[in-house]
Amino acid sequence: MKIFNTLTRQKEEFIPISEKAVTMYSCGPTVYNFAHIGNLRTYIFMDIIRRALKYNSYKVKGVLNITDVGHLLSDADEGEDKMQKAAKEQQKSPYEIADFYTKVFMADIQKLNIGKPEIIAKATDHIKEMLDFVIALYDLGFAYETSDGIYFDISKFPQYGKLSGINLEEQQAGARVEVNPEKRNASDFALWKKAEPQHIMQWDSPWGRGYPGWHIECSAMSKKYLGKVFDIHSGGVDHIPIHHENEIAQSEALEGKRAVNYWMHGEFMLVDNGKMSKSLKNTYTIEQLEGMGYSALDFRYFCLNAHYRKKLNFTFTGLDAAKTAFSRLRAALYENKAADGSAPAPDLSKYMEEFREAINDDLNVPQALGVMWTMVKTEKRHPAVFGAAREMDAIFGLSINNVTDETPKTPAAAVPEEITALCEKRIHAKKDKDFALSDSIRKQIEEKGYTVTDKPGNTYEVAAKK
RNA sequence: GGCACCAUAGCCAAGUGGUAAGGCAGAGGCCUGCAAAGCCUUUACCCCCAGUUCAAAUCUGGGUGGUGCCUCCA
Repeated sequence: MKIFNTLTRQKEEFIPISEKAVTMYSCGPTVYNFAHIGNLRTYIFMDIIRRALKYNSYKVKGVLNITDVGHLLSDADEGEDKMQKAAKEQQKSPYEIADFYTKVFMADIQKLNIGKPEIIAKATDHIKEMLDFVIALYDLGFAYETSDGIYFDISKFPQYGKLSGINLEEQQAGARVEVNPEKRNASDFALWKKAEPQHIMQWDSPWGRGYPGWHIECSAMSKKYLGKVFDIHSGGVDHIPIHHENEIAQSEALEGKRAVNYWMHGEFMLVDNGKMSKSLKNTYTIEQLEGMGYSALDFRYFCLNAHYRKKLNFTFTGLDAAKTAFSRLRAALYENKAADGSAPAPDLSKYMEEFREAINDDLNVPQALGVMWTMVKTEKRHPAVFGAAREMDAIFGLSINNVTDETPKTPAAAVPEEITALCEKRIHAKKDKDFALSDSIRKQIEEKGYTVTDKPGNTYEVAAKK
């Protein structure tokens, strides 16, 4: 399979380091808030990579980090999230907050059919590894101490910037005022911070009490679980310039060699063609979408319509389209599932071939979805079509195996007698060909919140309106 | 100011040298007493200009427009 490597900006044939298992690290959430749909798109992207690897018969060893140490207390600036504030007001500890949002996150990814990586690594469980990493860098001369922490000296790592293609000198031309005069280079970053006494999360270090910098956890934990060199590192595009550059600097400075073979980055989700951010208040959580009548999988389907390296514009018009399409797809697949299988199975190999080609061409999921649609629309109803779709679902993750007959049915018992009576009355009117009456009764029924649809033989179905 | 990305029908979106996937919406039709649902049919020369080529949405150059990052951010 071919994947796009941010490092080379080219599609490359994927060649794993080891036959045993593909090693993959994915930047995970900072659990101080609910994940919004933009965040979630990136985890769906991570999931698609994992599924594609497995589809190609690779075993996968994946690590997802949970960032639960950061500046939970210190930067209580404006635009603070209400939940976080509420948590503080309830006098919860950062650990409780982290615990709460971690659980929510896990629930979200489960709803989205995002396969859980083999290893979920919490930053606070790896303070020792991080500290060892920092000490090693310091001993090697890549880091120096200032009054507020230990910083990485990027002038000691000449390749700095190779992932994003930034030129540090040009970068500095228009940069804003440097706030920390103790730093040797403007882009030096903290490996370890010295803690203020009131900082809640702090640990012992050779430099007194403190806490890890923002980037060291990924270097330390990937090394611990995946080794000094691993196959794939995924994350959002926003991480390319700082976080991942820093990660490369840390890991490669320490080991003296390339740490990651393939860097893969998922593009952002836009809202109404603009940035999605908490401060703009245009973010949504899965729970909010569910409250509006969309399922998590409706959202997943929506994401599947765009390639991971393209920005995806989120609108409710778009989500509605996805919901409708996904619903029709399920209905059609159910018909195939339930179809008579005694007829000879159609030859579906060409679809499977096209499907595989699309997936193996840098995860072209939208194209693969198109293949599925074409198959469903072209072929006669047959269980084999369902079987093929189910195979494709190894990538899509839309729970196709579980499709059922979804025609809305409200159990007879749940329909009030009043409504049933009206329905009966209407059927009689229909039999008498008194259509004016039957139509007016239908209107009444609808006003009372029910929908009645006619079935062959003067029968009907009634269901509560959605 | 720097870096990067993008520009395809009303909307979302594939296609990266050989004559435009798929979905949603719309239109017409079938079915229905009428509807609903479903089914069928149908809807683009690819932002502009110049160049390379037998051939460009696809490559090159120049415009114009949009987005992201450069500060925690997927």
